[in-house]
Amino acid sequence: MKLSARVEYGVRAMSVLALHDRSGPLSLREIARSEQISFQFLEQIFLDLRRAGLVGSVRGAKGGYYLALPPGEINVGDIVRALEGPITPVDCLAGHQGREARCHRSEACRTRHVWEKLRDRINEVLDGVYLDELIGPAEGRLMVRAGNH
Amino acid sequence: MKLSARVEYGVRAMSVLALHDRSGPLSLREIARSEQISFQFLEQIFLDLRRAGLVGSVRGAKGGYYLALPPGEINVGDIVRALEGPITPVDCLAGHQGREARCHRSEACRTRHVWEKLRDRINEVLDGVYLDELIGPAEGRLMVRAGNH
DNA sequence: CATAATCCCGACTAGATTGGTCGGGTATAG
DNA sequence: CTATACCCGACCAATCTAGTCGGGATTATG
Repeated sequence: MKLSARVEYGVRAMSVLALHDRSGPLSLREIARSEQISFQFLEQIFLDLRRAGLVGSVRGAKGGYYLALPPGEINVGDIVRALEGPITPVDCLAGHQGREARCHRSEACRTRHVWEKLRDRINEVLDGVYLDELIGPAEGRLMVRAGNH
Repeated sequence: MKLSARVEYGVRAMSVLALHDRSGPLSLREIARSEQISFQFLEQIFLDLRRAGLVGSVRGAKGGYYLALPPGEINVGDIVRALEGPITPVDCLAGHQGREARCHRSEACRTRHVWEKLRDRINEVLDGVYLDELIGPAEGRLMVRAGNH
């Protein structure tokens, strides 16, 4: 029940990008330095973030990355899914939306409900926190956007 | 963001134990067969479940395992923690209750709230489902015990 | 144009983790 | 005494993780 370092770094880096939103692209080398993350590892991470459409890039000198959407429109769930694929606590649930993957045993389905519920709550939390809430206002507490509790 | 096979097997096996509660110990070989789990792997899992006090064991012929508590007093969170240790989505949070582990960067703490919230929701879901809800009544839907939403 | 900065990307790797297996204990019912 | 069961440390192959490496393509600047 752990998130990878990829995700942790990804979210941190994205929050830096959010802080400097609308001030031109930020180079990975800068982000890596300020967040104490391996530059080359961060490169890999941003390739995935770009492919997922969460960031845009400018190549060449003075280039870098920028948020593809306003900070208020990117949430942590988006980042996690871009870096780790669909969020699902057990593979049994991974079947493509509706078709049960390979849950042959009726036995297994006794426990299926728990994992489904768990998956849904995890997604709710992650999808409920947006980059703009992450960065400010300073010392600000996290607000739940969708008011789901 | 995955649970291990250990946990999946553990919860399934425990639900079998709950089904046959108060009818003497059940041997691992039977459970392994009925749940299609490697017997020797299941042995390892049950050593941990016993050490955590969730099951008791009877050695020798006609021996086996039984629930150490009524099915209504063992929840999925107990099982997960017995088999995987404390539930925490990022290591940054793993510090022993109150002392922050090694969250030196003030940076990292921008994201800390999210992980804390996530950890808490995961624990809520897992701690909210008890073995007796898992096994019955047949086709019964999961009820939330603590009514937290 | 030359150069440096920067993104892009496939291949590689050391170490940890996972999901087991193996071999041999010890206890107990019959 | 023997079969059945739990107990337990050691081992193992495959996979995953967190990087590293080397080079290529693109662009601002001098």
